[in-house]
Amino acid sequence: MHPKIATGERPEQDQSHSINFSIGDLAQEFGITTRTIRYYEQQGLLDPERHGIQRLYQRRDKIRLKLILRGKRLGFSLVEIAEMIAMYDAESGEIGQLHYFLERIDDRKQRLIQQSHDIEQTLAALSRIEQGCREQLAVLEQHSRD
Amino acid sequence: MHPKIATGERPEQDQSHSINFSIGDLAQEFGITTRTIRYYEQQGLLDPERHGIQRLYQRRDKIRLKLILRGKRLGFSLVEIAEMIAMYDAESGEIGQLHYFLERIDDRKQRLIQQSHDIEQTLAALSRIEQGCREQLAVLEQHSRD
DNA sequence: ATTGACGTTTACGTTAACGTCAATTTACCT
DNA sequence: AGGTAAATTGACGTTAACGTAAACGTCAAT
Repeated sequence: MHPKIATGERPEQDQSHSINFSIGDLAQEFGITTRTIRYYEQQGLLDPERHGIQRLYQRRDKIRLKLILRGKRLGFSLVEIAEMIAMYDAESGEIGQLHYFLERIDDRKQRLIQQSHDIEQTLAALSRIEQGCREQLAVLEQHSRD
Repeated sequence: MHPKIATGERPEQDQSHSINFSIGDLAQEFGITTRTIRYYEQQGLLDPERHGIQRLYQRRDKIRLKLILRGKRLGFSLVEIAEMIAMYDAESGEIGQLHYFLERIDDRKQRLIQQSHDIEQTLAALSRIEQGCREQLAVLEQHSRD
C-alpha cells in the first residue's frame, strides 16, 4: 500500500488542494518539458525536496519557476536570473554584498526601462505596418471584386 | 591620388556631413564588432552597397541596424527581426502574404504587451529588493559605527 | 619599400539552453 | 503480481549568434 505522494493527498494530513507536485505536473502546468525543469535545477535555479529519489515540488518552487519564466521572457540569461533569485534571499548580506546587489539592481532597472522604451517604439512601428497592410488589402480586395 | 571613400567626402560631390560609412564606422557607432555586422548581412538583415569589394553603408543601413539592435534588446531572434524588416517593405504583398503578415504582427504585439507586464512586475520586485537592501545596509552600518 | 591600419573571405571554435535517446528504477492500477 | 506510465541519471546532439584566427589585398604615410 503506497500512498500517493506526488499530486495532492499526503498520508498525514489530507489537503484536497494539492500541495505537492511531481515534475510532470509542473511541466504541464507551465508548458515546459521535464528536461527543462531538471536543467534549471542543475543550474541552481531550483532545489526541490526529494522523496527518496523523486523530486517533490511545492508552492515555493512554483513561484520560483514563475520568476524564471518571466525572466526568460525578458531575455535574461539563466545566470542573471539566478542572481536575481539570490538577491531575493539577501538578508544574508555582508555590506560589500549588499552594495554589489544595489548596483546590479540598478543595472537591471536601467535595462528594463530601456526595454520599455523599445516596446513603445516597436508597438508603434507595428501599428503603422499593420495599417499599411490593411490599406493594401482594401485595395487588392477591391480590385478582385471586378 | 586615391580619393578617400569610406568616411565622408566623395570625389564627385562634397558633403561635409558624412553620407557613406565604412564597416568600422558602423561598428564603433553602434558598439558592436565588424564580425557581427557581416553576420547580420549574411543572414539577410543588411545589404550594403559595395565600392569594389568594400562595403559602403548609408543612412538606410544605419536605420536598419538600429531596428535590429532594438529587436535584439527585446529578445527577438535574427530570423524574427528579418521578418519584421520584410514587413516594413510590404507593399509588395499578395493577399495571402498580407494576411500572414497581419497575423504575425498580432503575435508580436501580444508578445510585446506580455513583456510590458513582465517589466512592470519585475521593476516592482526589484524596487522591493532594493528597499530591503537599503534597510539592511542601514542596520549594518549603524552597528559598525560602535 | 616597408609599416600599419583597415578591409576581405573562409573556416573552425564556443556558449547557452535545451532536445533526444538509452538504460534503469519507481509508482500506480487492476 | 504484473504491466504500464512516469521518474531517474548520463551522455551525446543541436541551434543561434557570434568569437577567433588565418591568409590575403588596399591604401596612406613614413
